[in-house]
Amino acid sequence: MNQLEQLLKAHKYRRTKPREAVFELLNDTAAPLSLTQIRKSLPGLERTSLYRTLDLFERLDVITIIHVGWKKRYELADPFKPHHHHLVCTTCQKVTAVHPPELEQLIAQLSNKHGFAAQNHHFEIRGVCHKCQKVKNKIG
Amino acid sequence: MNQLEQLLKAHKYRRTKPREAVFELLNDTAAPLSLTQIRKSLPGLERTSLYRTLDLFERLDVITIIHVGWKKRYELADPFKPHHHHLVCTTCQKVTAVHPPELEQLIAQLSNKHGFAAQNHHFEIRGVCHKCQKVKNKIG
DNA sequence: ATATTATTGCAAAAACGTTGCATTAGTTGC
DNA sequence: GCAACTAATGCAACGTTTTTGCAATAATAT
Repeated sequence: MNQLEQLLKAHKYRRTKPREAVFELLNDTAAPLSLTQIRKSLPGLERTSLYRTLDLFERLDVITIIHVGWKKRYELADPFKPHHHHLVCTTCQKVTAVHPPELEQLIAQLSNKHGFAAQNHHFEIRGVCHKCQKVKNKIG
Repeated sequence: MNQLEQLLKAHKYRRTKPREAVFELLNDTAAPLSLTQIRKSLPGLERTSLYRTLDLFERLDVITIIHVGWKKRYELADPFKPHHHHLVCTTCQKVTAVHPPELEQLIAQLSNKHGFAAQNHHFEIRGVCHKCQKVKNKIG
């Protein structure tokens, strides 16, 4: 019994093909996927089903929504993938995960200062990765 | 010659009414606006024009897009409004701007470590604001 | 002023996301 | 393993959002 199955059972939801498919896809993919990308990867899957699955996954905290290139993308959440943030290369679109402890400190600090009860957060840096900088130099 | 006019001229774009109107609206408004909100404030403006204007503004880095309650909102970007980040209340949808210097340090640090040339970044904390916490307590 | 051409406004189409309902397929208990 | 139960799916239809093509318009340069 895998992680997803456990979670579904615990909440009295059924283990179905769409749910397995979406979960496995996200699990097999390092980078967060957009809705369109998911749909391309799972052509058999009904539009409606995908929406409902993502909706359920969001409610169950199976996935988190992040914004790459200011667009929505989906990836597995905390218990399934360790909490992290992203460096997104604007040239090759590669996504590098980072997890700086300083950030968590900063969030605690800000929350405290503003009397804000933080629930979740997004942090992302966009720029040019090491590799693409080199390529650019060779060409230029 | 205002800021927008300068920028448009520099890129050989024309200064037009829709562009002026959208820019001024965003400039006059403290909080980030959704597309619907913009459309309500500018009833004369064609839907298509608005999309094209926002698209251009995004490409020119005149605006940035943030997500409130998983919906897109638009606000003026860095050179036009001072750089900042957001605390978004998931209860009342209020957006509070913050600008912690520690974050910039952290970005410099991460960029250095990963050989990453940072272009821009996005940071946002979602949670319950001070006010809404109080209200909740009164009700509960 | 006139010529040039980017930009707009409009119409139409495509894409997106939601809802209701009949059918299908997981699950439970025998 | 089968039958009964019912959640979940797939489909169709819908309203909304976003995109596209093109003729008319308006901003710029000469």
